[in-house]
Amino acid sequence: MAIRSNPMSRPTVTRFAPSPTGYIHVGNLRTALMNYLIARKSGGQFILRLDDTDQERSKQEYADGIMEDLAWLGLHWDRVEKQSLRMDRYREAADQLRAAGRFYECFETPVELDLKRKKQLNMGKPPVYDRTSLRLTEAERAAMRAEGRAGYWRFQLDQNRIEWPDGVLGPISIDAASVSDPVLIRADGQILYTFASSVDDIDMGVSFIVRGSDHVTNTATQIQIMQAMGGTPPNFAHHSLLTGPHGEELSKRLGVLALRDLRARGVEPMALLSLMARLGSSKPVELASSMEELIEGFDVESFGAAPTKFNDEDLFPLTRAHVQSLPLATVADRIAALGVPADQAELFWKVAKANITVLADLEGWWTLFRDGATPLVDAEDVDFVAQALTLLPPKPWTHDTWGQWTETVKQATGRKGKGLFRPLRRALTGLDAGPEMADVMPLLQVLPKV
RNA sequence: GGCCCGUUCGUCUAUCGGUUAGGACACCAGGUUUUCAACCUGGGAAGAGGGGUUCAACUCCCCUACGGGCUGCCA
Repeated sequence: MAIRSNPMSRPTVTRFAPSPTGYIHVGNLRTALMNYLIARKSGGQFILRLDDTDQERSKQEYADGIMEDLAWLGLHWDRVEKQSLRMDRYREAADQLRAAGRFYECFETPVELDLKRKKQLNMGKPPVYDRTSLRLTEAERAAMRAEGRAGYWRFQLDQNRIEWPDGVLGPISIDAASVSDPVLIRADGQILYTFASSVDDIDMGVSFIVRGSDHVTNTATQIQIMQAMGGTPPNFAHHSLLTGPHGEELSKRLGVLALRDLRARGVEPMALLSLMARLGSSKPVELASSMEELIEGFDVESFGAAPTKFNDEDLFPLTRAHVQSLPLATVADRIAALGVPADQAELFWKVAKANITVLADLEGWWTLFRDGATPLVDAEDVDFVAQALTLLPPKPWTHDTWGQWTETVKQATGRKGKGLFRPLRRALTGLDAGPEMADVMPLLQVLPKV
């Protein structure tokens, strides 16, 4: 099995298959983005598949939320599939596996299975299902059913080594004997993920699956399921899982790492995409200017297998860089909404963009210009600042006002350089660092409240 | 307990037996800007530990430690 991920090969069909049981977070996003980029790079298809076989936990609200988040990021799918609409197909596939003798009915209750596992562990044995039910005779099965026991169905694994060339992990080989025969249909009839996913990937022509390394063992069993159905397993790549900045489990922080929360914090899509498309790979993380650039520069095989530390703080330098690159037209509405006069919008954007991280920071700058700053004046500068303000010419202030004024103040006080500029900057803006003062002057609507 | 994967500067990583162990981000220091930011230049900074194999090991093998994942009638 060769990896068909390069642009010279045939179009690749990928899929992102979230369960609508929650919103997308950075971990999911990595999976979604990789699949998206691979499909686009090969001129193939990107399928959004809602794995909603769990009727209890799946909610439309989450399905909508997932689509909203993907759309926000510009990860457009070519088609949507819902597993809940394909139940007939799964039953059909189940019949096929039964006919092929790869499916067997089991009758242990969850409690019994749990007990069995504990026993095995106590005896130092791996907790692998012992296939007791496989050895049941037809009469015994009938007796179980007569007892009122509801059967559930397992897939009988071929107990040889399952191998595949993983796009990230390299050659993988797992002994099927070390894995329990997977349960594919529950006693209540619910089709389980492992099965539905295998059927779909074959039916939908998925040719490359990228997902988290938490699925490695699933892949082994799903390869056999797909083969048992007469399908050809796709290529696989299992990316490492994200951890927190200190290597701790990310799940503890997922509360603040949902896409919608990051959006609320002002993170820009391109910043998020740029980080996720490169973090953990050997390629440098750099702000991309377009999706095309991300597609062009993407390579799954450049990702390492080691767990990847993710720090959400890293999103903000990228967001700042992206925001600063935006043309006025893109933010004009937002600026107008703040109440910035149209004739000052251009200058305001020029001044503000170099001094913000997220667009929401714009408001603070306009408030400062409109209402005046709370000045910062050191004790030894009080007289100096007071004197300087008396020398400030009356409005209107222009770009040249700053130069003329500071020159006048310099003449009058003898101060120069840092000693001259810093106190005035602090008095007028209340800040140590900030925009070019010559540009600030025309924007200042009032003097500071000295 | 079993299975799979991993461990190189603070972070993401390059190196596919011979390198002054390279880059990116971050950091620090100079320079430049009459102020801030930006920018330019420079700098500090790494092979988990122990055994092998070899003329030579970050690289190959084994062991240990540590990290992650799986081991569900979840996905």
